[in-house]
Amino acid sequence: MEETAQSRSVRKHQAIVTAAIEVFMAKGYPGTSMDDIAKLAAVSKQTVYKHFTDKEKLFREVVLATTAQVDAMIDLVAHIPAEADTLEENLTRLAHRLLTTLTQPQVLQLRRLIIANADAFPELGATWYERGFERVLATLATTFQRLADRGLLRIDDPLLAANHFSGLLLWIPVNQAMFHGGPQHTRADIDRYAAAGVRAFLGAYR
Amino acid sequence: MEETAQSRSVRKHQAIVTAAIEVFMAKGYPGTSMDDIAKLAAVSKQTVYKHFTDKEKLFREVVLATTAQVDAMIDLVAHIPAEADTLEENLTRLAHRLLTTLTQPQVLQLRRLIIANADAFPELGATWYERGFERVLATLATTFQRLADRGLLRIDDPLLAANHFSGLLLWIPVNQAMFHGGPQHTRADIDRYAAAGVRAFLGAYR
DNA sequence: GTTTGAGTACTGGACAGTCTAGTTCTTCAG
DNA sequence: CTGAAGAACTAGACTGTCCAGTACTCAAAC
Repeated sequence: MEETAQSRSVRKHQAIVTAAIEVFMAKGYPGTSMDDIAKLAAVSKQTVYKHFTDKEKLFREVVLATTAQVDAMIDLVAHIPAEADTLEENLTRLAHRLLTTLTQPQVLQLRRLIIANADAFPELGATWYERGFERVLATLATTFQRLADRGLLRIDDPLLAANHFSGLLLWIPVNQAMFHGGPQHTRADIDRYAAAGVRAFLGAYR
Repeated sequence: MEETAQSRSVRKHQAIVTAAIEVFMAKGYPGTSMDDIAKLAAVSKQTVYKHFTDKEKLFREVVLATTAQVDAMIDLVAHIPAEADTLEENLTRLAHRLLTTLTQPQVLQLRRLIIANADAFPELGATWYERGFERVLATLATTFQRLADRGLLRIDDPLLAANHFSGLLLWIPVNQAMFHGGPQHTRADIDRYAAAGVRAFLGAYR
């Protein structure tokens, strides 16, 4: 019939992974039962255990798999068309993209999931921080370095500047989201955060 | 014997609260059993249930009780001896206090505990955010407003400025702490964060 | 002597992980 | 293309453990 490029086993594996992320994000690690995952994946519990030796391994694998999505975000902050007169506009656009991406409910939920279990899975938190967080910051830093080279910004420590940039933008909305279940930021909120953050950043670094 | 100003009942109550915070912070809400708490409080489980109808109620009460400690931090940011020539120095001192307080392991652990259970206890996260977070920011905002009135800072929106100030200072270390089990910030780190954050802030708001 | 709590056993439910018996998919030889 | 061997999968029962919450008995405090 259709071109099922993947074997049954691979398909099931995928189904389990997809279901597992969803349930873990919705109910947390302790709140999730293997039966839940099997049910949502439309797979028998036995199959889950065939693919993943136990719940911990499943969790680790599933969470680490999400770091792959960070690549997309890196592209987001890697390039910025930097003409002098439109610097503020360009930075605002960049800020907007960053904010929109990072305030998506999925992203926030994932963040909560990792933080909540950072005690039980320390290496998971550390790895995700490196592979997700620091990689984006490093890329943002090189972008700023490039702007500094052209004389558009005055920057000693580009990584610090990247940290300040994201701190100015994200501290408010991310904190709010961490503590509230999910208060939905409106587009207008994001506009304000982006504009205000960029204005402060330019005040400090131009 | 001694002047037990408090009845036995009150003492037990206190013992339970103290023990509960400790265990909850160490092992998280689901990881904590009522037996653990009773044992640490040197109290029978029955007594725990006499004072708190169930585990959820105990958790709520114990977490909300911690907001009282925020009062101390508010004093920290309420006053700043603002002479023009030492503004940077004073702000740096303020930043230092803020950083030192908020990067204490207990504070971070409490933060994690609340975030981790914000789904299960939404009103708890919201309340803690208001009573803890926003109150400090509001106080910081009025402090900045006062500085602006004296012409020492140029500020449209004092609350936004307070948010930016804390974002510049705390984004890096708090994030790091949230993801890593507890990486201990050295005094030198804190010095750097404070100095760099204040420099950026003054660039933006003076 | 009555209230309060300690100690401890118990109930009932949830859940990780295993086991079994039967079913479907895949593959590869003929 | 056919069909048998074997792998992967299903369904559901089962074990052992953990834990919230209750019940009951006995000692201490007031």
